[in-house]
Amino acid sequence: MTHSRRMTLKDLARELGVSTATVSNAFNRPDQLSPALRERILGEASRLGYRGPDAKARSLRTGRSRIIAVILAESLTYSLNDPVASEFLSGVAEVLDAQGHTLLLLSSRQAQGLLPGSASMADGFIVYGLMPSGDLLDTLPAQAPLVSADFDIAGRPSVHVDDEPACYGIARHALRRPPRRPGIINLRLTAEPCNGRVTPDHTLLGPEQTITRSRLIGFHRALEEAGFAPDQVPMWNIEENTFPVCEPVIAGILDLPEEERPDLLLCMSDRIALTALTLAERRGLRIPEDLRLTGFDGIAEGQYRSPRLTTVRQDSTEKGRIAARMILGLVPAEPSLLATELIVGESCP
Amino acid sequence: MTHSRRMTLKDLARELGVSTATVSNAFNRPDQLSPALRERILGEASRLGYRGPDAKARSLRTGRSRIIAVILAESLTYSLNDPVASEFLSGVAEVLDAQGHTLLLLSSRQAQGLLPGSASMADGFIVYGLMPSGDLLDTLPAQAPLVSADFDIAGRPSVHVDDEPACYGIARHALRRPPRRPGIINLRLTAEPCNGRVTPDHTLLGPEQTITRSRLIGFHRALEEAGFAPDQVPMWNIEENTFPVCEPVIAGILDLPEEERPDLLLCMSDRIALTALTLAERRGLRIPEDLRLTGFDGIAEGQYRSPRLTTVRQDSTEKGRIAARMILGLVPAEPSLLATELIVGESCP
DNA sequence: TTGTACGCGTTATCAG
DNA sequence: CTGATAACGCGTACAA
Repeated sequence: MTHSRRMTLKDLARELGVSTATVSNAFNRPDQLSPALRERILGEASRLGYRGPDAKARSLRTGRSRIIAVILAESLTYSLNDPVASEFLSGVAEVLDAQGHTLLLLSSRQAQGLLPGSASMADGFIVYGLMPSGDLLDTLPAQAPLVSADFDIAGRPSVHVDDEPACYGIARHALRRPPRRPGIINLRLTAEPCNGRVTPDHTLLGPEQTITRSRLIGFHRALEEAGFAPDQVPMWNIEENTFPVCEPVIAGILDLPEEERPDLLLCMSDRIALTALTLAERRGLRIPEDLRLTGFDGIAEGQYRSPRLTTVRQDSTEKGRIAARMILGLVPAEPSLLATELIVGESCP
Repeated sequence: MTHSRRMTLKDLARELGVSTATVSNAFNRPDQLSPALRERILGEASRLGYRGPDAKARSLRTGRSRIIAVILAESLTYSLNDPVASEFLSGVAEVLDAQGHTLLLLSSRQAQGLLPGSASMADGFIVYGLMPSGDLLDTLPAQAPLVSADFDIAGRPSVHVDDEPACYGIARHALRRPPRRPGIINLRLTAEPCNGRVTPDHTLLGPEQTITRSRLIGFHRALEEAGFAPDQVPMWNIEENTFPVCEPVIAGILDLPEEERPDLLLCMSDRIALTALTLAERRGLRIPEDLRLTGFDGIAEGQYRSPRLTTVRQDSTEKGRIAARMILGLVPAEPSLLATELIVGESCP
């Protein structure tokens, strides 16, 4: 018989002697038919092995797929292994899941340079982090809902964290005990790729391009207040927030002659600060006596080790939740700003 | 005009004065029409803002969506924040991406207890970790390709790591210097939830149910060879591989009176071992003099701190790649076993 | 090499 | 409350 082919709604209707519309209603609009009939249809359906309306056909017909795509600025490999991005994703997933939606993962750095066609099946898009090429967003269905996180797209809602005040706050905390030589380690702040010392030749990205610029502005404001001329404070830059990339830059800093080596390092991320912590320990530097360190993010790894990291905790999960709620229309799609919290650990008491 | 509605293939065909088949061929089968005509069609298409065949309609017609779903045994929140699961996912994503496929994330612990309908749009399924309820898999399209990782489904291909020999190997290494009191910390090994000491009353899961049982068998084999009766070696169990859940159990172990406290702890995961490391340091215990520790997984966090963890490195990323290649039919879908590597750090030299 | 016609499985509309 | 029918947008035999 028709044993090979999957059973369809139409087959079931014929089998039951009712119309396809009625079967469809039994699954989608209980109020459109008598409970008795509905019971019978659902019962027979599961007996005959009909699993319910086909998702592909349904999505063609209704125009919606109940799939939400997250487009990550970085590669999937990097993002999935980055605690902050992962937390964001888990916030998104939590809300989508509760609403019966699923999560499609995309990266702006796809193999072919453009998104796979299947991407356009999504009902909405959450864009996390600055896209390397703006063109990519043009390939998306024009009228699909879109929310960005940690950067802005003209005319679109976004979710942010109060980067500038947060960094002002943590720098102020650190500067209460005046350092002899403060230093700053940035993350992807220069227009030109740069792994190492930032010189006046480098052009810095603007605050609308990257959150790390906002963070730097906060640091500088606090430094200025504390009597340090910002342009006298040495800065280093790191291109990628991973140990292998951070290590040489930080090693270079720690291996400076003692009279040049910073005794306070304000870092743009916990990953950077933790790498500095590890490398400092290996060199026998005492934390915080010889070197004080601050981070940003508040990732678990920084809190579950000793010394604990002094850092700014951002609720990345909540950022994801909000983005997801906006996409689903659960909350109004308007710019949102999350507060952060200063965490004082032993790395900079 | 028809400015509100998205342009369709049919619209474009009419506009160009060719048939829909020709336009379709221009996108899908370049060999079916003259290069000149194809150029013209593609050119006009992008000029008129036609983005190519609609993914939903195409998937209905062809039956394939170019979406692969990964079903995670744990919640998405947990999995996304777990380095080992994240690495697995990034391996999957890497291969899918290169093949023009996308990744749909599902969890066996969805809100409603069953998978959302959109899940069935996937062309294939990768199941990671033992499903809490086997029924869930019955709801999947019966003939869709399916590969499991880290556990087995009858009649389906799977990807594994050589858990038993790996654990035999690391235990042997640790036991070369005989401990006075060895101990084992398991991960979700008991049928009944148990956070703490494992007693004879507990029933252990079988090796076909969980990889941690295979690991335990490896530990026991080495212990026996070293002259320790396995049932005399104390075991603890932990229900979830996170700091908050591990902490009380491990604190309980470390706070035992000195003559009962283990001086060697074989841990089922790096997360557990790292938690033990942190808690031991906080108590002033010297590693490895007072306490030696081994882990499993080889996560970055364990290698980028000091003391480095002695552990078994499993290539979780490669596990993901292989699963993805099997699903896509790039390699034969047959059971696969990956080798591991012993890493000797300072936590158990 | 190009065009015609049908069907993929569903849902919305509207008439009974 | 129920049923017939027309889309949804596309791929592909098959005919020209």
